[in-house]
Amino acid sequence: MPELPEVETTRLALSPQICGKILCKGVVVQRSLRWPVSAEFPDTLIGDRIADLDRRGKYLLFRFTRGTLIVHLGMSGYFRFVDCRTPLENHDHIELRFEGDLCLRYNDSRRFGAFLWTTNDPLLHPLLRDMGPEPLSTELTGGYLFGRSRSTRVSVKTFVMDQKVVAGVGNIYANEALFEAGLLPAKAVCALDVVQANRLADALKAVLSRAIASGRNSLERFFFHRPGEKPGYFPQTLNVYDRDGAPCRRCGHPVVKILQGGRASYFCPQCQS
DNA sequence: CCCGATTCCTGTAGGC
DNA sequence: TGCCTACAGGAATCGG
Repeated sequence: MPELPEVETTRLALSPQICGKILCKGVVVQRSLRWPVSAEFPDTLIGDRIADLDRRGKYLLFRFTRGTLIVHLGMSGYFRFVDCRTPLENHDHIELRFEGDLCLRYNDSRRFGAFLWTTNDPLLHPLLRDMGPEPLSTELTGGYLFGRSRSTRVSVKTFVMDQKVVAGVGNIYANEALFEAGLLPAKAVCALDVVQANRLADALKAVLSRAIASGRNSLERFFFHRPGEKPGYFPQTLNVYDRDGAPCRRCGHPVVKILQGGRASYFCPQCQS
């Protein structure tokens, strides 16, 4: 469930700790993630310095001097800093040790995450190449969404979750943005007019920036991690997601849950149309 | 080409 | 209490 805000929160927490540091050691406990962890990891990276930590959609880009480690958290992946002597916990798959006894661990119970090494421009990697614009950039406008939605018959929910349309939106923020835009998830996206496309763009930006702001407040969890807590997964108030049967926060009508392509959608039938 | 269904995995929740 | 099944979700890939 890490979507753009959770990944951005992770980036904000890791960046000041690891940027400029040299990787001294890498440990792989489990190579079988979504795809096998790149064979170059860790040997090729040892002794190399991290210049920058970037994000593209839901991907983290650890930019080393000699190449880039592309990381996806999948559904259950998270990083945490630990004392080097801390014994490995269940589902701790990868460890990155930096100069100054800094030990970063990757834990991922469902193993949908990815650790891929590339020496080319990571943005040209097949996984990132066709990704749509960053939702918080000026590239994402109502006009852009309107244009992209003319020639497809998919629902507006499927549309906003398509990484080729917009980068970084997952099920939770798709539901929240559609509520904010007053649009039913099952509505055909080609039926939107320009005004509705504008509302959708504004709602996506608002929902995601609010979540990032809320994530900033939980950054300390990376450094004072309590067992059972997943750093980067922060509490926040959601309007519809996982609230089926509960009263709509705006009008009181019970929130409805439907299945779209085997995935849960939540909406208020009175506030969305 | 387009799009819905299937697939990977395991923790959690619900039913009996 | 305990076992068993269903379900959750990101996104590549399959298949109609």
